[in-house]
Amino acid sequence: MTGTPNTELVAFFKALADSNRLKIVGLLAQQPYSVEELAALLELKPPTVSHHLSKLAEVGLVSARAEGYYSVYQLEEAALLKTRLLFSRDDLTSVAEDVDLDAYDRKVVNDYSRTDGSLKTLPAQRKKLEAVLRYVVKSFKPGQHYSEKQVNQILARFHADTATLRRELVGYGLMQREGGGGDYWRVENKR
Amino acid sequence: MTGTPNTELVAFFKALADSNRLKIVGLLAQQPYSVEELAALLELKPPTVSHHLSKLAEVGLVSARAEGYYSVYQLEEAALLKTRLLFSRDDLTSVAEDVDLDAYDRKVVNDYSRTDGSLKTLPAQRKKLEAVLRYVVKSFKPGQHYSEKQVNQILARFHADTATLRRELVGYGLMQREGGGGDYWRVENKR
DNA sequence: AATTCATTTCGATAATCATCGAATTAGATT
DNA sequence: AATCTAATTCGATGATTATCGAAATGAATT
Repeated sequence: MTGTPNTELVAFFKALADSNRLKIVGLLAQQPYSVEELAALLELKPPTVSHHLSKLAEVGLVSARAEGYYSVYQLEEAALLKTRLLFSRDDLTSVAEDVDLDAYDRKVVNDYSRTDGSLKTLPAQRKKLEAVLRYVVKSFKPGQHYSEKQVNQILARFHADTATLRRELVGYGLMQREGGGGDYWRVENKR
Repeated sequence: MTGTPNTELVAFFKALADSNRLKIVGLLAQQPYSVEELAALLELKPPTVSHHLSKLAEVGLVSARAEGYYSVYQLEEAALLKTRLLFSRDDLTSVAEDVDLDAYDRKVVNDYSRTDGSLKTLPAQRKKLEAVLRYVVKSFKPGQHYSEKQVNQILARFHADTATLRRELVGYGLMQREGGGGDYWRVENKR
């Protein structure tokens, strides 16, 4: 349910998603500058530069030190090094941690369900049929074995065509069957 | 004068500077998804997701392939690898290539100059004095040697206090002097 | 050919944000 | 203490953009 919110990462990219802020970073990569100097170099007014610098400082990309009348800003190497580590496939996965992966299935099932929980029809679209099957299979306990009769009894709650449902569940690898007679069980780690 | 415009880089960061687009990238890092699926997972409408995907596709982060009724989007590894190379100090410097580094000096000189080109006063602020001195020193030809008399003659165009100007030019390393009598010359590669 | 389904485009709206002038704050110099 | 300078905060404005409903497009199945 709750994962790492990506707000920090969004703020980081937002900070760099502006031409003038990128130029500031580029200039500070060469040497420190005061607000006044940056304003002149970028042809902006000091309040605008101050605003940009505060956004960059919020994400740790720059820092200020007082020097005479001026506050001189400098680039923070550390924040830059972090960005190098950002873009592996594993790290990206964590960006979507707080996404509810069952939302699609629920939406599809909801679209095809009557108020009593039974299915109006079986979806023709492959992806939607999969979603419905992932939902239906949750009615079987993992580890438990069922006879064909028991399987049909449970499936009948969803749709009269229990034969098709049963076949598709096996076809999509959500359930397995042993022997001609019966003995079905739910396959785990399938979503 | 003309450098690499940073528009492409800005577009790249803009593409990632949105929470929902980051989630899309995170989801596609796990497996490809259709627009409809992403819409359900993110609790957005398909037009919105389509809009986000087109922004990600513009910068090459995702690509689509047709599959039945759906167009299935997938993450582009190549674009991710490029980002790893982005953040060295040298590369950042190039981001500010098209910034006019003399703009600050010009502004300061302009603030302190009369219409005839002479200086109203010499700036008390160190940084501004430096800017004025960098401007003044341009009146001396690199490689040429000047007597103290010649130096004063040129400096008099800017301010009556030629002694101070001369001393500061040497003090800030913009000019050098050899021997007690005279022989001044402009130091190069100073800005 | 007709139909179905997902996606995209279009137009509108609300929210976010870059920019700047005016006023305020914070620091340093006298 | 008084003054000067640069930076910041505040409020307003114009531009950009995320979002969505409605309509159009396009691809695939019947």
